[in-house]
Amino acid sequence: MTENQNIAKIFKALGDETRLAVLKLLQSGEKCACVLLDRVFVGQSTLSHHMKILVESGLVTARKNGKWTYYAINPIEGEKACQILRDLTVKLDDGVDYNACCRDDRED
Amino acid sequence: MTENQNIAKIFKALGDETRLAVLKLLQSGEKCACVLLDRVFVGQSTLSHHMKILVESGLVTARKNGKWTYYAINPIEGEKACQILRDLTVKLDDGVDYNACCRDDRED
DNA sequence: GGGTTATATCGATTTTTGTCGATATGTGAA
DNA sequence: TTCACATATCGACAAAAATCGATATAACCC
Repeated sequence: MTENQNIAKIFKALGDETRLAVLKLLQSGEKCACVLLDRVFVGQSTLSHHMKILVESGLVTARKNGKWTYYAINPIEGEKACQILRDLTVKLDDGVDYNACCRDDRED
Repeated sequence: MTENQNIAKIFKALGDETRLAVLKLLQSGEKCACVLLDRVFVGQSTLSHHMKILVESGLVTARKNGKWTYYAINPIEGEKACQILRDLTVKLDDGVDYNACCRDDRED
């Protein structure tokens, strides 16, 4: 998997309302899947699918204990994602005047 | 559009490799569409579609000048998105011991 | 005006993603 | 060892998103 594919994977995980709702629930601490299921309006298999996507993105960790699976936010990966997003959207020094098409400046 | 829909829209915009490539190109400053088209491996109509998604997310601004459209990163919205992501992934105080299913704690 | 260029929009198609119900897996309890 | 429960996986389908080629729009140049 390329670097950009990995980054896209993280943001894709964040780009779904159900998964955002799950993250908000996890903000108050680790939760087992059954609790999440009570609060999110999708079926059990669908929730399981969303949790897999969140875990595979790295933003969430899963811990099994007996019958239950506990999910929690992974703040380390969250911080990494923040840094990536910040890097992507900073305004670098950009004093150029582009009144003409910038294609004029390209290398062919 | 709900709050979560808006947030999902921003992260969806970031969850595509072509759009990530465009953002990386825009890091070095405003670019017109034709320059982006030279460097990204999609057709012209597809690029236009991606740029619309980026602009509608707020992460990118569009400025028309004659025949050309210039795109640039919007660092204000970028910072907002960072803040949202940080809020979503912080580790709040979480001293609870979840050795039993946390459903035991729920309100029915 | 007529041609050329840059970009946007449209319509069709393909690919990806979300959803569900059914079933499988694995655990603890009776 | 059988049962109930929690979760994961599977297969099918529906919805959303990406892509393309064709065409529309709009600006510039001759």
